[in-house]
Amino acid sequence: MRKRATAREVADAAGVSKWTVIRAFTPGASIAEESKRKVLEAAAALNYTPNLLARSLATNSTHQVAVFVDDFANPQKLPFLETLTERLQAEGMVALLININTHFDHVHALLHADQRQVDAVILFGTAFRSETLSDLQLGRGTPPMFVLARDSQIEGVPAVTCDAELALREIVDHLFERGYRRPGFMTGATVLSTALRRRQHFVDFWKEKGVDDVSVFSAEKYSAEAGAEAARNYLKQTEPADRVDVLMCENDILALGAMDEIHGRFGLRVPHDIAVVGFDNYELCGSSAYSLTTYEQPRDEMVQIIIGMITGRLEPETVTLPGTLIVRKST
Amino acid sequence: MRKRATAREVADAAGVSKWTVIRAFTPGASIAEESKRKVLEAAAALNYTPNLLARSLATNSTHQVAVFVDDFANPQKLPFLETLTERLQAEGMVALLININTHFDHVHALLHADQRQVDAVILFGTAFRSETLSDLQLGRGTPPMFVLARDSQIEGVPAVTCDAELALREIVDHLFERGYRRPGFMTGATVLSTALRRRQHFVDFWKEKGVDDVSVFSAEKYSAEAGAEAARNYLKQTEPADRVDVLMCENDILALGAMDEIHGRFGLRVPHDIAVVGFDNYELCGSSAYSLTTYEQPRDEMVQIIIGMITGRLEPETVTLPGTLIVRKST
DNA sequence: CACCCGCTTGCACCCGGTAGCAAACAGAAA
DNA sequence: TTTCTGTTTGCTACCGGGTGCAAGCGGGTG
Repeated sequence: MRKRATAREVADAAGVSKWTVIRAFTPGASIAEESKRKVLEAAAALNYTPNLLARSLATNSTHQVAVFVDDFANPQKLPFLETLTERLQAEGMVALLININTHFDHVHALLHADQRQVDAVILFGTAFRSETLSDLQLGRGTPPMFVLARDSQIEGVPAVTCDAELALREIVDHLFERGYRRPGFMTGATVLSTALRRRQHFVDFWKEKGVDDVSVFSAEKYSAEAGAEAARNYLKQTEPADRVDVLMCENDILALGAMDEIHGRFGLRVPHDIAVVGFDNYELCGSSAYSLTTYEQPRDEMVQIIIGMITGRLEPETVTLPGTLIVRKST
Repeated sequence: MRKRATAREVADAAGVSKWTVIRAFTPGASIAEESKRKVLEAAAALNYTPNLLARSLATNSTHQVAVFVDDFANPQKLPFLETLTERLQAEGMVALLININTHFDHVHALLHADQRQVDAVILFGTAFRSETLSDLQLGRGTPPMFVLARDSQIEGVPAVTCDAELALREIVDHLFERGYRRPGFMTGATVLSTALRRRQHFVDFWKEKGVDDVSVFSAEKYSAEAGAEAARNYLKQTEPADRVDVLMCENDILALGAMDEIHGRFGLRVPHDIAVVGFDNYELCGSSAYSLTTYEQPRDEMVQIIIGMITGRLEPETVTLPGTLIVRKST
């Protein structure tokens, strides 16, 4: 197994010093046309490319960005990851996909990312407590952190999110206009629900409309199955007369699970008996099987902005962007 | 912004040499209990952890594995990525998620991964031509490559897949037993369809049963929308009497799109008018809205094995594993 | 022809670790 | 006390490049 060629070897082959080789691979470096040509020829012959590891060590910049994800049940993560990796790669960076779970928590992950000298950390939809941060004295020297698609709970850590207040206002306005008056809200894991703020805005806006009673209940986690289970429990425990006439779910995947239970198992009609609203506009929401009313986040723009902040083109600051209400047959 | 502490600084603080510091962080190294304690104390005070970048440069092993993905439309990628990242992290490695697309093709990606000195490359569901490989003279010195969830088209590059032959045999047996006699098959992008071998086996096994005529048509890409479109075109162009009585789709996401068209738009009954079969057992297949018959790949085992081969515990060789037929109401 | 200036090139040193050798040290055996 | 052996420690060399300085080189100018 032949090893990679080094600048030193190319230098010998081209009859120059290794520094000249390095200059040939450094855009804007001071080097004569003639030597550059010689070097590039020798490099091509030896199949040489600079070792990014060594470069990173010397320049103190790896062009690697750690992306923390703790919820793989939401299929909406995938198009986000697609956009994110594509835009990062367009900037000459790559994503380190880090799975946050019980065996590998935020603290481990942050330590690890730090040891790998990543240029930035993106908390993609994951919540992280500032207390934990200060406990570790990681405040300084830590790679810059950014929160994507969730509110930041940490002072000084900017977040790029969809404007939850605006989104929920549009949704509640729409539901009110459609005549619904007995709203319900299904959250995912309780701990995180505050981070999304969606529930609070939902409740508040209904109150503005004079509707004080919003049924709130929670699914075990963010998955279709959990959404179905939560809906089942609710329907079992609640008399038909007492039931909500519209159920908003914290995200699409919960909503799809809930719809499935409402319509498929309980035989209720959506939206006649119970209307359903989701959040994210996952691809299958548009299918005729579901036709779920939902709210689309401005994915491309969010990613664009967070990458702008990472590369330094944009000032790091919390940004909230307006999304789009997608009205379908479920309301 | 304080920089990370180095071994040198810890050494000064502890009153030893930097090599002693390093030994304190090297399991099994020869170091006195007393000095180890002193070093660890000083390290804790300075918040020191070894720089993995520098270590990688010296040891020639980064503990990073590049994962190539070129199809983010299939939600089934997500649980695979979850398992993959979790298992990699349990082994002290991390995944570099690399998006293969028209702007960043396999050649770029491989070059990039090579420059980053990754320990291995996993082609996760992506096809790569061996000609391209040899064109680049990357044969030697390239990081070891493995194909996950697709057949390997490259000599010497092992693949870990679900046994397509067995899977299709079980599926065709099941369909035959249920009485279907006019099968159809929907592929995704034509170029790749051979890589999955599913279509060929499907056709072959029907031939064994005496059914020579299998309608084959293709979706533009692997997405629900493309599946719906392909189904729509087929249904438009085919007289009801000539239509297939069962449609197998190359994967679930195509099947869900197709079902949606068949049932939702055309008002045909599944499975009475046309039965549908998918492949992967994506979470929503089990929903009562779809209840799609499909085939589940042994995800955990596949990931376990590919990681075994990467870490060297297992001999690198192509492995095909049996999956599980999941019969639901769509057949 | 001397001088000055700008482009090129080589060099020492640095990034933060690792590997392997050799010296220093300690305790046990002679 | 000396010798031997095993542990502990420091050192040189190295992984593959990057940085800033200074010397080399060439041509234009006075």
